[in-house]
Amino acid sequence: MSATVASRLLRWFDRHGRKDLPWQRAFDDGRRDAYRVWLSEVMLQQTQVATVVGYFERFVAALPTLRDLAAADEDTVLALWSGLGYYRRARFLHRAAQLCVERHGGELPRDFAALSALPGIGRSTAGAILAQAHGLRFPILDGNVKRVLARYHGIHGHPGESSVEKQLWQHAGAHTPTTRVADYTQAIMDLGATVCARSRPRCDACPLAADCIALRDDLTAQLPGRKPAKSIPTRATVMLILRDRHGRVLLERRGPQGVWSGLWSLPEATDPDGAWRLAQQHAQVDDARALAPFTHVFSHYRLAIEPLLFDRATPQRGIADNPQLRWCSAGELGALGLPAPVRSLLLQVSDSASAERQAASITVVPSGFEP
DNA sequence: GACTCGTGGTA
DNA sequence: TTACCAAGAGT
Repeated sequence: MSATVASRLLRWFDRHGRKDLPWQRAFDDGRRDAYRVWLSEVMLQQTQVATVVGYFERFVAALPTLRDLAAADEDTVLALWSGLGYYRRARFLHRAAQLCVERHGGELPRDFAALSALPGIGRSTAGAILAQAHGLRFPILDGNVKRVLARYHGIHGHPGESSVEKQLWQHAGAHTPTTRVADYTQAIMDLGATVCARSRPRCDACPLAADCIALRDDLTAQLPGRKPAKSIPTRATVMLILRDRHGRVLLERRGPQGVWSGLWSLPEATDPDGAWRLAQQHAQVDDARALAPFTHVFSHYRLAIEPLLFDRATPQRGIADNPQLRWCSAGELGALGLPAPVRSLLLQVSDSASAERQAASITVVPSGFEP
């Protein structure tokens, strides 16, 4: 008979677990900052550790406490989140921080019901915060844990299916120990991330190999079950880059519904004719240059983007009255939340523009004057 | 239960 | 190139 899952995982964790992630840093008394744990858990939703680390460091440097976050304006929060995706997480985080100030004395509540009532904190994230920050006995069930438990217990079916998820929650709760809960939680996630990986798991290094059903039955490649495949549609859009003679670009804040909500993006039209009409509403324009089209892939559809550059545009007067529109210099983009492909596109355009200016300046420098 | 919501890595 | 999916949650 093997030792319990928890004791084996904890022993493995002591030797091989990750203990130096930036959100694991503890106070002198061993407690962890619940704000940092919360922030990391939200950033890590559907996002890999390697991606999150840099964003996390930047975020806590700018907004070190929950009260700082609550007091920040939304543009600041979205700018810090820009590139991470799932921007609703950032808006929920911001709103939840404000709720904590209003209702919970500026701190995250320590009971499960109040915690999971906050926007953006579901069952697993609430459990993770209570376990990691306060050592309370609550299970978690993220992608790593689902994979470990589906294999260990030989559970078939896609984890998104409710009957499967129900079984997994049951096992997760049963395995969670009464002591060292924070380490255990980290241990089972680390095992899933580093040993019980999606492809080519390292079963020879796994502390649960002795009685793992998937290993016994040679099912590690089949479990957990795959999501039923579904084809995703392609949508098309024309993005307008209206640039004035100072190099400033017109940005428009997107509405509260739909993708990229609340982010600053480019005006869009469905076709080139519409693009011209829209451009003329915002500026006096003479020529347009079609830039290289590209496709941005979302989880549920593909977006074919045709960028259209209107250079030397003269802004219409009156636009300053609309808070959802602004002409931005390249330097101002850093303080705003922009969708990743838009930031990338504007960077390219800005780079090529400065390259052209440089090339132009080189031609007018008389020979013999170079440094 | 189905759908929405980003982005980057990987096989 | 395509498809899957990673520390999920809300509607």
